[in-house]
Amino acid sequence: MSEGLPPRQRILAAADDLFRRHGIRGVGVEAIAEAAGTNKMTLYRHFESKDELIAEWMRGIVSQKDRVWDEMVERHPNDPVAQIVDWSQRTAEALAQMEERGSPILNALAELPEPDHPARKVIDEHRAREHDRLLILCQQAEFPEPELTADQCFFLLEGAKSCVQCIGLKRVGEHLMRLINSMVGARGRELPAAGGSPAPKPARRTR
Amino acid sequence: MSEGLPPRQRILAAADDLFRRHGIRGVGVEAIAEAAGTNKMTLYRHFESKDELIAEWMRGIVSQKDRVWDEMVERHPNDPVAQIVDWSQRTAEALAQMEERGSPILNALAELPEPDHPARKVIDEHRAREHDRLLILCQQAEFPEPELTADQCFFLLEGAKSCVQCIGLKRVGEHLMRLINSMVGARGRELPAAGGSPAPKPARRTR
DNA sequence: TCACTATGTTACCGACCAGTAACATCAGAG
DNA sequence: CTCTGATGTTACTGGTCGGTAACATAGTGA
Repeated sequence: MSEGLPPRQRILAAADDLFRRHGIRGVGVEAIAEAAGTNKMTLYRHFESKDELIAEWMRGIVSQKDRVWDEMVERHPNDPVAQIVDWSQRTAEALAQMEERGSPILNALAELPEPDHPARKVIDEHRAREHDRLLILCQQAEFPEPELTADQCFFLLEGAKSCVQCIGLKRVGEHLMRLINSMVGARGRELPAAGGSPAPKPARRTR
Repeated sequence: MSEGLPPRQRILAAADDLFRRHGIRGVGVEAIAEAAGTNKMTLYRHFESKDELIAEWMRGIVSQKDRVWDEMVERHPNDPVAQIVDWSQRTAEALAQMEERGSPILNALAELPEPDHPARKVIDEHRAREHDRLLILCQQAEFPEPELTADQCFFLLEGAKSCVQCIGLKRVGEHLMRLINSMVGARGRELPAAGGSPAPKPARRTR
C-alpha cells in the first residue's frame, strides 16, 4: 500500500486507517507504528506526542477537503449555485468512505472533549471555514436569506454524515442530492418556501 | 441534587452528568461512584460492568425521548403535521442541553466503535424507531414522497444536533424550526419542491 | 437479641498505554 | 573507509483503569 514511502507518511497512513476503523482512543501508538511497518520510537521521532499525531492526521483530512472545495470553485467560475451543488455532490460521494463508522471529523470531535486539544482547533477552524464559504456562495447567489439557506445546506450535509451509519448509504446520498438540488434551486432557481420570504430571484452569477 | 435517592439512581445521575461533560472514555468508574456519593463496589453491585452502566444510561436517555414522542402524539391526535412540528420543536429545545458537547447519543456512537457493544443496540434501535415514526407521520400526512420528506426532517434534525457546537445555539434552533415548518408545510401545507413531484396535497388528518 | 441484606472501606491485581533510555544497525555522503 | 544521521530493538517507567476480594458497618424485621 504505502511501502516505498518514508516512515512519516506510512505512519500517517496507518493512523488514518486505524483511527477511522477503531476510533482515536481505541488505537494505541504501538499498533499504529506496527501497522506502519515501523516502531514506536521512530513514531515519536516524527511526532512529539500522540495528540500531535492526531492533530496532524486531522490537518491532512481537512486540507484534502479544502482542496476539493478549491477545485469546485475553479470548475464553475462565476456560478455559485453550481459550486454549491457540485460540492454537495462531492460530499455525498465521500459518504461512501464512512458508511461503517461515520465521519472521522465528527467522531474526533466526540472523542476529544478537551477544548484545548490541538486537533480541536483544526476541526473548529475547518467547520467555520466551510460554513463561511457556503454562506458567501449563498450571498453571491442572492438568495433572499443567505444565512438561512447556508444553515439549511449545512444541516443537511452534516445530518447526512451522521445518518449514513443508520440509514443505508445509497438512499442517504440520493436523497441528500435531491434535497440540495431542490433547495438551492438548480432546477428552476427557486428557494423552497422558508420562513416567510417567498420571493426567489433568479440567481445572478457573480464574481 | 439527588441526595435522598437510592444509590443506583444516584449513580445513573452522576454518570449522566460526567458522561455528557467528559465523554464515556474520559470518565472512570471510580469518578462516577465518587460523584454519586458512593464507591466503586456498590457501583459494581448494581451494574455488572462499565459497559452495562453505559447501556443503562443510554436506555434512560432513549426512553425519555420516546416519552416525549408519545406526549406529542396524544397532544395532537389525528394531525400528523402538527405532531412532526411539535416534536421538532421539542428537539430544538433539547439542543440547549448539548450546546457545549453535542448530542450524547451521537457522541456515544462515536466513542463505541465495537458494533456489539450493548449500548450500540440501544442506540441503533432508537434511531430506527425515530425514523420509522417520522416516516409513518409523513405517510399519514400524505406527502407525495414520504421517504424523502422523512429523510429531510431527519437530516435537518441530526445536522442541527451536530452543528450546535460550532454554530450558536440560538441561531441553530431558530433556523431549524423555520426550515421544518416550511418543509412540512405547516403554513400552507406545501412541500418544498423536492425531486420533481411538485404536487402538494392538503394533508388529510388521519387516524 | 439475632440474622439478613445493603452499603462502605481498603487494598489489591492485571492489563493497557503513553512516553523514554540506551544501544544496535544500516544507509549514504565525503 | 568512515563519519553521520535516520531507523530498528529491547526494555523499562509511571500512571490509569476496570474489576475483585475480604472485611467492616449499619439498618431492618422478627
